[in-house]
Amino acid sequence: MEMQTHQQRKKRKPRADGERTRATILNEATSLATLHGLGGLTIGRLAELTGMSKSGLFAHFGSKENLQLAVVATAARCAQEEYTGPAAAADTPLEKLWSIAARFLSFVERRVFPGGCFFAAVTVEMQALPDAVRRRIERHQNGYFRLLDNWVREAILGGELKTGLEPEQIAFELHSLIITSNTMYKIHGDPAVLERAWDGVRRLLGDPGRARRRQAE
Amino acid sequence: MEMQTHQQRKKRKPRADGERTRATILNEATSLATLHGLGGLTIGRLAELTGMSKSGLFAHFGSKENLQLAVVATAARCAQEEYTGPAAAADTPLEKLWSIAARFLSFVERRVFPGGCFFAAVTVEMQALPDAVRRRIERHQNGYFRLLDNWVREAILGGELKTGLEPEQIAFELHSLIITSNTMYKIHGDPAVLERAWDGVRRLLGDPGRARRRQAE
DNA sequence: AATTAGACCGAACGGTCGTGCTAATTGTCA
DNA sequence: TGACAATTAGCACGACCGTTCGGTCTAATT
Repeated sequence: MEMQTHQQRKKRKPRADGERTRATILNEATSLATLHGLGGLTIGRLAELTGMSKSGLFAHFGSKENLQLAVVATAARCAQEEYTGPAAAADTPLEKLWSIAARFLSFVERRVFPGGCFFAAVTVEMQALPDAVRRRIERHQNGYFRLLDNWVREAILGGELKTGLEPEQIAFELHSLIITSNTMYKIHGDPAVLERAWDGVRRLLGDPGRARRRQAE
Repeated sequence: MEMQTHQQRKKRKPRADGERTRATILNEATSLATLHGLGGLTIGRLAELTGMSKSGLFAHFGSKENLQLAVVATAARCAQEEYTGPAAAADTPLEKLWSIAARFLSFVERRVFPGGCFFAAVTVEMQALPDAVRRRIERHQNGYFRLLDNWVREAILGGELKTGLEPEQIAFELHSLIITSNTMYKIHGDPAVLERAWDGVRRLLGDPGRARRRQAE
């Protein structure tokens, strides 16, 4: 069977304007979900927010569950572009860890989403979501934690990180610092909590003493 | 003006069965809110869950906002009984810190609420809640953080805690460890994350080496 | 240039939301 | 024991939920 250039055979290419509005819908939807959760993300609100009719917006996804899945995919791609991807491009495992912490805190500080990290916002209501959506979120979270665990393990094996702690312990504490910073910055907006997380990360990864946040990739 | 036995003057004393059902409603409601959030806490679901009619249940509170406020108060009282209260009764500031960490982790492990810590569950959607409810939650959170800060400060001043870190930094990291443990235990139920938090707390407060979790008050 | 399918809207559906109004039941106290 | 209010249910409301349908417009394909 021959390969198609993209994906069709019976299906037409979607129109340019459609893809554009679909993208803006998903951006708006992801932002909204960081404030209200995926359950509180409602089609009516979303339609009003984007200036569309409910039915017109609905046609892009076919069901609320599909919309939620698309939103999760959007957030996952954003996470990839914002921190996991760039961090993975760093030279050494330890530098990857420094990078993901720095990138994530920057991501929070720049308020890419008004409610901060999307996955932190929906993790709390996961048990109440449709199975497919919950599994999709779990898959992303597992990938993220595996990433952290592996980088810490490699950093230790490579002699970059000297500590008596288990790799999972360091990964857990690194995550706890930056995710708590995200939550606290979201609710009382004080940039000091970002420095608190950064200080903690410095102590955790072994402070080189002079490391500044912004230059860690 | 003379003191009344409880609270009336114009208002009659509530009946015994009424107070009983009101209490069970609030317990059920608080549990539900830890899974669905305060926004996803719906009167219909709650009525079905308690076997009452919507209107009968509704009469206890008069409005959804009042119900939410009552739920927050219930959760706050529970937190007081479960960890902040007992911890405050410990002898020294450092023991208070050990105690609140131990009590909180136990509170999570025993699944007092199915969705773990109530305030962690609603913090994420705070921006979307009615003003009065949001302020009530903020008030509780501020009190909790002030408690932590003060105990750390006193422990340092008293020479119990020797470290170069600022008190707020230690409070922040202590909180981040136990609250992240709560979240992760909630979603993939592995008791190992409770040990991760405990290990972190041990390192943070200066491990006496032999401290077991359960005996820390 | 004609065809076709995607994009989008307005109206309407059954269902559930929060919330009143009324009436029956029942615990409590004079 | 009787009076009365707290308790609870029944019913109805307007609003919004996710969803369907019929229709118009327009970009892409031929």
